[in-house]
Amino acid sequence: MKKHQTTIFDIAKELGISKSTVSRALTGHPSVHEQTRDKVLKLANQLEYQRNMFSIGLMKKASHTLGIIVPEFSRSFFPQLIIGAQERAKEAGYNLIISQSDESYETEVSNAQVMLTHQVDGLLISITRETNNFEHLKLFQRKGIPIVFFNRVCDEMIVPKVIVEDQEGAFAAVEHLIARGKRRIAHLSGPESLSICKRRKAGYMTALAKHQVPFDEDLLVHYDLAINKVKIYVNYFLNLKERPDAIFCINDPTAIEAIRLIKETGLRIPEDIAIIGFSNDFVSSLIEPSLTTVEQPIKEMGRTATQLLLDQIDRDVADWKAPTVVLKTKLIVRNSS
Amino acid sequence: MKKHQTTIFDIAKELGISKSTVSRALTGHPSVHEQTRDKVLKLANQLEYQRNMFSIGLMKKASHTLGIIVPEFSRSFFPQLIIGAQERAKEAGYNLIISQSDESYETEVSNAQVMLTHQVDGLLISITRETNNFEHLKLFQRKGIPIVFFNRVCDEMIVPKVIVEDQEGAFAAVEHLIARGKRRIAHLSGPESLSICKRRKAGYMTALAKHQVPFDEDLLVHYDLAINKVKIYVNYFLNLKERPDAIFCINDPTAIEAIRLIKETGLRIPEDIAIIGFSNDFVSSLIEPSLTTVEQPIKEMGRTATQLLLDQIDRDVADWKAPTVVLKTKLIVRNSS
DNA sequence: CTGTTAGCGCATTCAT
DNA sequence: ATGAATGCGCTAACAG
Repeated sequence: MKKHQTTIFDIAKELGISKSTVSRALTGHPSVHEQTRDKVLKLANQLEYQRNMFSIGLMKKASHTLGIIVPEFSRSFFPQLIIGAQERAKEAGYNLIISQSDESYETEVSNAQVMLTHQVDGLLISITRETNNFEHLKLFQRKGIPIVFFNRVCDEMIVPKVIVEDQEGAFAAVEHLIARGKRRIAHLSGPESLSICKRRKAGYMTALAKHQVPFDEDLLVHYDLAINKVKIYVNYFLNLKERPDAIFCINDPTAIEAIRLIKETGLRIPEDIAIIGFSNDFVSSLIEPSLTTVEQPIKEMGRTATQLLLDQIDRDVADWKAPTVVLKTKLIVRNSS
Repeated sequence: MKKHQTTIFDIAKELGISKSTVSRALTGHPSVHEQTRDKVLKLANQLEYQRNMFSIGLMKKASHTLGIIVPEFSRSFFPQLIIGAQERAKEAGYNLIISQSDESYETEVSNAQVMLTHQVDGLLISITRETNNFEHLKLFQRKGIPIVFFNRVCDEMIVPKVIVEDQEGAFAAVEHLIARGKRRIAHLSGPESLSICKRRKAGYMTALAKHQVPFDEDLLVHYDLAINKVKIYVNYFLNLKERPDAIFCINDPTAIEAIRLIKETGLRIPEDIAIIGFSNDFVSSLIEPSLTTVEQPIKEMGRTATQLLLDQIDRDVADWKAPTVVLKTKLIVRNSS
């Protein structure tokens, strides 16, 4: 049973002064007699006084809380990113409400709703693989609540975004495969709707073109990022008349699953088929063979996105151009290529 | 710039009725004319009205928000657990504020502070490896805010707890090693202060005793769970005059690191040294050799802890015995043993 | 330096 | 079925 929480009135009554004075003492207002302040602070401490966010939020119309919505939580990518976001938020005196949409559009909409109800001062979001309608996010704009996209961004909304050099990273990965003598390089991509996939695909195409490796459309496949489906596409690749000698996967989880499946068939990695992922997930260095992948600064992405959000919150006029910050990627060569 | 948020007053004014009526219509109060209700609902929808949590919280003295504090976030264990907690919370109409203390006592205290300020209706917590003082949590009790511990619990506080059959799981693991013919079984444990470590150690001891395998105190080591320190203890084990032929590790991350280190030395796993972990982390099946481990129902733990918290919130009188729920564990035998 | 007053948005009594 | 009035805890504007 929740007990009575001490209020400034309790302190005021006890000390025989007005609650305004107590409030002033507590918030560090300069014009308060030092003795009074000390007495208040001491009693507040003793009574384990706790400011009530509701009343303050009601007054100030600010919650000092940011929301973050991520599509999933089970791989290390988003949790790590959240750590970065949380760090930066905390430094700035903001709290973070986290929710994950489980790759479901419905859940994402509902989570956004929750963020709104909780009066977040701003929203960080990476959309699900199935999000095509952005009404629930445009609502934030209409309400004047700033948004920042990261990782999986929405192209049609003009808000700050944080992405990485997807195209450059993909380019480096594919060029590396070519340098290893691979010529039939497949690309197992994600949903075409995600711009992140478009950019990585562009890097793939560019690398092929630069080195005069002909593009074979049989070797380009899109899938919905449901890990259990990787099997279908790996089988498809392996059963092609001309089997690919490398697969550039859209992300590390996909690549790891591909490695697992290919190992089962007895094919050698990387001799028969090389595999490259994207992200440098924690697991990538642990599996056998260790995974060649494109590293992205995950925590940094979280920090940067949060900073962009804070920038918007501080800025009263929203008449500035929405920046898109692009972070560096780096090819990490391991044993799978 | 945050725009004016529509309030019930805006709706009332627009419709030429009183805000009480609007409030009643919105909350589904029975005694309101159907036509009025429809008009209100329609306009509210049109104006994209959003209830203001602050004012409601201020009135009802309930935030309909739960807090969860976990010691870390980078391995899959806690994120998965949080998914379970979030599911159950959502079903019950509660939101979840998540924070991670980065295995730092200081941060944990500060996070608890934040939860208090945010007026959470209840707190779920798994303590850091260095938490020995529980004043910050007892404060919740004094304020009448329910707490539930999970995974890493505090023995000295009488509140509901969710743990798994640590002792039984550890027993099964060690018994399995003995069945495999291992006799010098080491145990790399965590901080002695964590009861979870005590229980797993108890299982280890019991299994040895049951099978008349003499206990050698050289083979029992406690460490602080900082992964980079695993190296020290693995080296210690390997350099003993009589090298152990198996290591039962306190958790999967530890075991995975141990495998990595032992592979570097050229020793064979499991022939020279068998390794067993605890948790069945996502990675465990992917590494080489795949890790034998004790599975625990992670999501279920999150759900159960949340349920116990909701139980307390609903219950007005707190005069019932704090239950400790113990979930089942299961040995998963793979190639490392 | 301090007290008084008003009001943030809403649910809820008490009237009507 | 509806309106008017009250108060949740706090800060800020206005008096002293």
